[in-house]
Amino acid sequence: MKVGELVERSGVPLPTVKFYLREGLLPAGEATGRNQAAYGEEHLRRLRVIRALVDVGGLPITAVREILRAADDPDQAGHDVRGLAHFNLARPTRTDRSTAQWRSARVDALALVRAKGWNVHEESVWLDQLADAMAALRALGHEDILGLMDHYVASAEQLAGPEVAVVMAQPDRPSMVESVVTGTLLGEAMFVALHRMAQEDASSRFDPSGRPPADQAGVGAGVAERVPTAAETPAATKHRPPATYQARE
Amino acid sequence: MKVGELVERSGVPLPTVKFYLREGLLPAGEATGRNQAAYGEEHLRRLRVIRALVDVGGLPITAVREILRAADDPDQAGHDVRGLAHFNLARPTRTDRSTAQWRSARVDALALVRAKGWNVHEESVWLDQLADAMAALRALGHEDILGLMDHYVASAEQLAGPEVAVVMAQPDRPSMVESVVTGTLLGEAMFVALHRMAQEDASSRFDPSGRPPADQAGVGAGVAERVPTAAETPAATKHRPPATYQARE
DNA sequence: GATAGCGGATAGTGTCACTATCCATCTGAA
DNA sequence: TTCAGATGGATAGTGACACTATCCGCTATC
Repeated sequence: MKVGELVERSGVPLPTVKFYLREGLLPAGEATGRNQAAYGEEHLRRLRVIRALVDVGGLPITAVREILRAADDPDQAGHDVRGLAHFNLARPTRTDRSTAQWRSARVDALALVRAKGWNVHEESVWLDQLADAMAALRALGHEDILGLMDHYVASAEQLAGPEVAVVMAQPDRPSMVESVVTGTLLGEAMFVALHRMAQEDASSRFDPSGRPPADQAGVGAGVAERVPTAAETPAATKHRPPATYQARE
Repeated sequence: MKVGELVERSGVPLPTVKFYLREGLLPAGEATGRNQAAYGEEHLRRLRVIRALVDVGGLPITAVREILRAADDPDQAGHDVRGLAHFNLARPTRTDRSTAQWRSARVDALALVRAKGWNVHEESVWLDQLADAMAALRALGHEDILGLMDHYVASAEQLAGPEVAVVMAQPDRPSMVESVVTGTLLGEAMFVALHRMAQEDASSRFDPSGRPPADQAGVGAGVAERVPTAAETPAATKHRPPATYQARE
């Protein structure tokens, strides 16, 4: 396959393919002459992986390079597959982590996962990112959302098991690395989309007469006592505007 | 409060504060002279909201401006609070949505939420983003992850109820808008961090000899087998309290 | 043997979120 | 009263990022 076909089948423009080759994201094709090279199906696949990670997952090019490097090296001893791939999924820090509030949140984050008994390294970047969010919520006085922490933990735990099972079912190490990354990133992308739609749905079902239904009131305390679902709410009005909340006074 | 104090208390550098003022993210202070203005606590809070949305949530400035505009306008008739705020949380499209594969994924995404009976607009950007992820997974042959869809749906549904309850408990409309955004964005940031730690934990518990331990298998098979959908599961089992998942060992 | 495609190299583009200066004016402590 | 330092307003510059555009000399192919 020559580059033109690669371009056509992948939908990635030629200058971009060249860019990926330059940046080492895409391995060079097999040289068949001074000016010609042949690409295989693996190049096409690699190109799709890159686009998925960049376009859907929002990863920076440098992170993609690191991840693909790891995936390419089948016997890179002494590293946890997941840790290696995962590390590169972290977003660069933009928050100020030197404040007392942040450190306090970080301590709480660690205590939280320790209480859950999770096997997580004390220095994990995810603990930092969890602390980022917790500190921000506290600074804004949104402890009410922190009160939902158990829900988030439960959901995260619920998803992780099956996901890891899928990854572990991969036949070889490169496939596992790719599976970790695509699974984590694209799985989360799906989750985020679903989550926001679920919110819109739950929002639209909220009783517009002014007060939340009794079962809703209890939600904050227990775990989501009950949100009536579409199946139970026949002919739910589509996208009802929350008239109740439009008028402030 | 003068700008110097605002800078000191918020930790945001002066040029950045000026930038936010220029961009209309931060309302001007009350003029007390030709060259002086006074800022209040609400400016400090606004600054914190901006930093949370930009730094932790990763939103572009333009989206923040739109959101804050909506939050500022207490009687903006005819708009769904959530829809309005939500819309601006969407990431700009980078994927090619003109392919047959994408359209097919988009159809499936719509069918999925329709089957759930969710009240979601047919044109929702979240359906598009869901289709992005689904199409990418399919193109990569990762149908195995799509097989976990029910888990993602269940988790999304589980979280949405309590979250909406928190939002609806806000006293006024601006607070609700802010709560929607910070709750969605920062809540998801927490979830992502927890999710990845949960994966590392589940990964570390995976029996290296090849098969998952018994309790892990239960998670992988039992839950994976079937996530009871909201519609078919009686209230009792739905939204099972997190207690179930806390004691792992 | 023309012409389209190829690889390799270099330079340019557009966006984004700041960041840096300059200037004239004003404040507040000495 | 004086004057260093802060302030508001305006304009321009920066650095990261992910491409995108050209140019060149060579080559495959019709």
